[in-house]
Amino acid sequence: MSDLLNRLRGRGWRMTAQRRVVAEVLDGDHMHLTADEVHARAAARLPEISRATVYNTLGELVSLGEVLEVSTDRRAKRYDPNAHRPHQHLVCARCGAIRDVHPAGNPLADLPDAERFGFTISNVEVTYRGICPDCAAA
Amino acid sequence: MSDLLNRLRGRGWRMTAQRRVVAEVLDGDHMHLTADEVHARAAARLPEISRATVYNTLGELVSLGEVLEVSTDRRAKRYDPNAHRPHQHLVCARCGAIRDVHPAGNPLADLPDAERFGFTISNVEVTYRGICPDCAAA
DNA sequence: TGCCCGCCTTGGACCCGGTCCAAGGCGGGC
DNA sequence: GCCCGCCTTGGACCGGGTCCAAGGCGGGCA
Repeated sequence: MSDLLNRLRGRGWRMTAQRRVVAEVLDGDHMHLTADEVHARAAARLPEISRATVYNTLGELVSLGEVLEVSTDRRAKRYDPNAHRPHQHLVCARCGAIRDVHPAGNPLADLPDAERFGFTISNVEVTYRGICPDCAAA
Repeated sequence: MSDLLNRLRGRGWRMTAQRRVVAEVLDGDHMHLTADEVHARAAARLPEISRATVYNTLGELVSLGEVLEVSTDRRAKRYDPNAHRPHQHLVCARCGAIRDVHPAGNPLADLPDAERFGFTISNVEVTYRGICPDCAAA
């Protein structure tokens, strides 16, 4: 039993085959899957699982803080199971590959008070865009 | 005649009533409008302008570098006429208000070589999220 | 000034990711 | 082992955006 499933159970999550499969798909080493990709992988193990359930479950995992929603493009949202170590994203502009990165310093510190306009800032997202080595070679 | 229209003409843009109106809407002090909002404002001056033309024109302005596409949420793209001074965005998580901000330093410099994975990085987008003073007061 | 080429505009169909809903299923506390 | 109420299902629906074929019109040229 994985840590993730234990944590969820500990939070009073009613365990069902569908939820287990979705959580296990994310808990694997697959990074930044779309909802449809999660659905496809889940369906490989539990063929009758519905799209709606995958969406519901992903939404719950996000609001429980176990998974992050990432929108690096305007296409499908992606789900990032690496929710427990703060990080940013590096995206290939050509093939869409995504890597987690860990910039030095705190980007919040770079925003002067005069540029905060009285906002209470709680979060900073940084997306680095460029060309990955594979696309550069091709 | 605005600078923007002059620049566009100088680049060989065929001038039409529709394009002029879209460019003028963006060139006003209205910031970060959605395509539909641009369409609404344009239609106030040129009632028969179509949605497709607004989308086409916005896309051209973006690829000419005169306007930036901003995706701070997963709803509609927004169009930012402030394309000539580099900046980032501060977004209210509650009401969606967007402000341009100018962080100190260069966020690219914060990404160590070891975290670049061989990518050729060309661009960094930073989105600060928080609560604006109006929403905090309410 | 007037013609004509070819770029521009139009409305409507279509696409895609995502959300919503009512009905039935089933987890798990007792 | 029962039963309550949460969970799942499939299909309709939504909203932003894109595509397309047909007709309009800008503007270079004579």
